[in-house]
Amino acid sequence: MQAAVVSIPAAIGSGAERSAKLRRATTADAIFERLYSDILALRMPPGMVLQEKKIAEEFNVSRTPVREALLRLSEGGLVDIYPQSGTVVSRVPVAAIPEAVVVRKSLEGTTVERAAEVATPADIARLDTVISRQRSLAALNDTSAFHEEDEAFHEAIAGIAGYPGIWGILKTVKVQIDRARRLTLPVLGRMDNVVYEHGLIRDAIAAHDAAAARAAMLHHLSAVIPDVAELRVRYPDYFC
Amino acid sequence: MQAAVVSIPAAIGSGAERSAKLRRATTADAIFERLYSDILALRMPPGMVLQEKKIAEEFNVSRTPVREALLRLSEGGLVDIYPQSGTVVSRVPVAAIPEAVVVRKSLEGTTVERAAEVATPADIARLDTVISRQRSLAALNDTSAFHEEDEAFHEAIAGIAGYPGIWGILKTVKVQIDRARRLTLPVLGRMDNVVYEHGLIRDAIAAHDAAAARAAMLHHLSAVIPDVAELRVRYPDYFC
DNA sequence: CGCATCAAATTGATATACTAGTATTCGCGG
DNA sequence: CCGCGAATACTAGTATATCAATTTGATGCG
Repeated sequence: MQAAVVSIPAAIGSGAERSAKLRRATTADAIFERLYSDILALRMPPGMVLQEKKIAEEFNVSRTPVREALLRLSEGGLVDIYPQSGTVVSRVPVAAIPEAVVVRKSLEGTTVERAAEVATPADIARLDTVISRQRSLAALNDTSAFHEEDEAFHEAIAGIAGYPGIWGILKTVKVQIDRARRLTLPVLGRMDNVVYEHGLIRDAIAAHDAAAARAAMLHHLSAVIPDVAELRVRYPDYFC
Repeated sequence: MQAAVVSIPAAIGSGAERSAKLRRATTADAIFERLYSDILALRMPPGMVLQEKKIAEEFNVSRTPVREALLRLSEGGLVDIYPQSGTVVSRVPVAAIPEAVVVRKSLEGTTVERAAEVATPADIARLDTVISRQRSLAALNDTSAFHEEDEAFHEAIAGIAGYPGIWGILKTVKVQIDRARRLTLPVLGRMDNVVYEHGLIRDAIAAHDAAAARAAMLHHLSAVIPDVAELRVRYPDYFC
């Protein structure tokens, strides 16, 4: 294996729009997205047995792209692959949730501090847009769309801070928390609280008060920790 | 797709030794590990062209496991796959390094605080072992082994804090930084400084002084930021 | 001499076929 | 009736073959 350090003229060197050029949408990606959302939305509950063959037939594709999608999901901890045996939607690893919250607090605390330092009026406007949308959705009690906007809010903050990579990490970490939360969110008034807390974060960012922004974010993240103990008795099969 | 929430009796429910039981060494894993270490050690330099077919022949396997390994590497940003064109060892994304450092500071700062709070004498002894090994390796000028022990030190702290998952995140983040550092470490005396700084961190943890531990860690992480500007002129082909 | 176009080769993507390992089940013996 | 073991059936892992798309180099025309 010799080192052939040559250049690939056309596509390389971009770096910025990397993900755009290299890896146009492939069927494996489509299947991944589908399974991902199905698992996150609990349409495929934890413990459900998956079979490469069955899924391939359902999507009318070969096993190969299905397999690639499953491998990616297993890296994210969403499915467990038992070689030569079977694949199941992973049970929510209760033990990992506290750690996931720690990661979120650490990373989002840092991110929101930075965002508070560099936010422009336009950035604040973006946050306001998301918050007002959330307010509407909370009134309509549309939990699913509300979740999406919740993601958008946190992603926007990462964007403002200039840390897109951190958002990528957070997404993978959030997944397990979100799965647990989907079982618990129908708590009345919770969405209104979230909107209120988002407002506090927004205000701190707008005031360029990094310390206050961090405090508001940490408080917000503490509030969204799912009550795992309760969930364990309600849905014992879903956790481990 | 119906929900068949059945149990897979034998292997499941473990959760703890998950990675041990599910995913025994497969050839794809072996190839991944091999390529991973080759890229990290710069035996495969950034920009090197890879070919599934060639690699497959070299390992005497089919293209399938090679492909799986390359896909995993591309997710970690270690190779860039240009569809229908070619695969190359990724150039170190200079733009992403500052963000990677931010992530490390955030996560390792949090981790070392926690470690300082909960460390037992046995934990301190573990750190001492690693540090003394590093001291020896620095004297021998064995940069490669030194790097491994450096990883062991940071991993040990994550272990003490009880955050194994955070270490997993850090590993993926560290990769790009480490690749750049491999080109820069031969700076004389750098290893001695690292040993010294590790000592300061160890002392703060032993004293259960969380604030001091965090400060020492942040200082340490600031010091290991590779001088990207200098590297760009020395190895222009390796960065983008 | 330069640019554009076309064709051939290279490589990734997908489909299909085969292998090997695992868990369950059924039967036999205690 | 229970426990142990071998055989069977099923799954993921691997190999091979085919397809499609992009790139590149060469050729011809301006």
